[in-house]
Amino acid sequence: MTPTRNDAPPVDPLATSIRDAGLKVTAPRVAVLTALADMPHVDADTVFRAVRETLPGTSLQAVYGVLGALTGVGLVRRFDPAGSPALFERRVGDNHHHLVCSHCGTIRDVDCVIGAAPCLTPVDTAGFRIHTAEVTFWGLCAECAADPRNSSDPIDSTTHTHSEETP
Amino acid sequence: MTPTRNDAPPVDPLATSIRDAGLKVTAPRVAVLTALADMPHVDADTVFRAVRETLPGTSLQAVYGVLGALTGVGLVRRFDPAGSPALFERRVGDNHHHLVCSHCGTIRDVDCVIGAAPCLTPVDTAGFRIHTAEVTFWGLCAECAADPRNSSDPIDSTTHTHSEETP
DNA sequence: GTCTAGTTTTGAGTTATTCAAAACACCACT
DNA sequence: AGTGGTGTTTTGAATAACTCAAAACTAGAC
Repeated sequence: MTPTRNDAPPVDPLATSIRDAGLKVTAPRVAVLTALADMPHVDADTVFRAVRETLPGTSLQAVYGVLGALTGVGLVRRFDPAGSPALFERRVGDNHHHLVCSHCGTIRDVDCVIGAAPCLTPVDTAGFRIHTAEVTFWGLCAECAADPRNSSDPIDSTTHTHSEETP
Repeated sequence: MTPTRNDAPPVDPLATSIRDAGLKVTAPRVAVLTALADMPHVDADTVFRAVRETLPGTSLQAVYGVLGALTGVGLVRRFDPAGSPALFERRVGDNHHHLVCSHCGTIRDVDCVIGAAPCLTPVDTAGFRIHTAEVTFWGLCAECAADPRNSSDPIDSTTHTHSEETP
C-alpha cells in the first residue's frame, strides 16, 4: 500500500493508442477497442452488442464508423471471409493469416512465416504493385472433423453458419 | 469440304459438361456458362445482364441458382474479394490465385506454383483438416500505379469501385 | 471558457443475396 | 412419340450487412 497523493492521471494505453494514431479519444472508440480485446474475431453486430453493455445508447452506425476509423489507422484489422460478415480483430501488424472452418465457421489465427506483408509474391505480378498477400485456409476444425457426420463434408461455401444441425 | 450426310447430332461441349456433372441441361445453365466463357471475373448481376441478351426472361434468381449449382458441382469457381460482390469464373481445377487492384478493382489471375489445393500449409494447423489455401494479392494494377494521383494510395479496402474520380 | 473540426446519433436507403410456393421443362421410361 | 416425376425456374417477397446524410454533440486546441 502506498497511500500517497495520486496526481498522476492514469494512463490508459487504449486511449493513448487512439490518440497516437491521430484520432480523438471518445467513449465509443475505447469501448470498441476494449470489446475487441476480449474477442478475437467478431463481426460489427457482435461488437455492437458488447459495447452496449458498457456504453448503452451507442448506435450500430457508430460502431461501424469506429471500426472503419480504427481500421483506417491500422489499430484494427478487418477480414472478410466468404459467406460471413466482415470480422474485426486487434491483432495487427504481423500479417498473420486465418484458418476458417468451412463447417462451423470457427476462425483461428496462424502465424505468417515471413511476418511482413506481402509474405508471398506471385511468379507473374502482371505489373501490379503488390502490397499484401492475404491467405485464408479453409478446412474442417478439429471438432467438426471429429464428427463422423462431417467426414465427407464438401467445400460448401454457403454453410458458414455456426449452427449445429439436428439429424 | 465433305458434303456428306450429317446425322451425328452436334455435340455441345457445354451441355456435355453440365450433364456429366450430374445436372440437367437447361437453357439458363448453358447461357450462364457461355457468358462466363467471355468474361473472366464477373458478379451475378453482370452474368444476369449478359444472359438476358441471348435468353430474355431469365430471372436474376435463376442466375443465382444456376451459379450456385454450377459452383456446387465444380464447373464454376466463386471468389469473394472484400468489398465486392461475389465473382464467378470458369477457370477451375487449377487452384489459381487472384491479384486485385485496391484502387480500381481490376482482377487478374495468377498461376499457382503448386497447382493442387492446398498449395500452402500453415506451420501450425491447429488441428484443422485443411483442403484449400486461398491466396489473394492486393495492390495497384499497372494502370492505377502509373497514375500519379494514386502514388500514395493506401490500403483502402472500402474503395473497390471501378470509378474514375474527377479532381 | 470558447470555438471548431471531427464524431456520433437519428433516420432512412441500398445492395447483394436468400427464401418459398407455384409453374414449368428435362429426360428416363413406356 | 407420349407421359410422369423430379429437378429447375419464375414470381414475389424478405433479409442481412452495410452506407449515406443531416443534425446534435464533444474532445481538445486556443
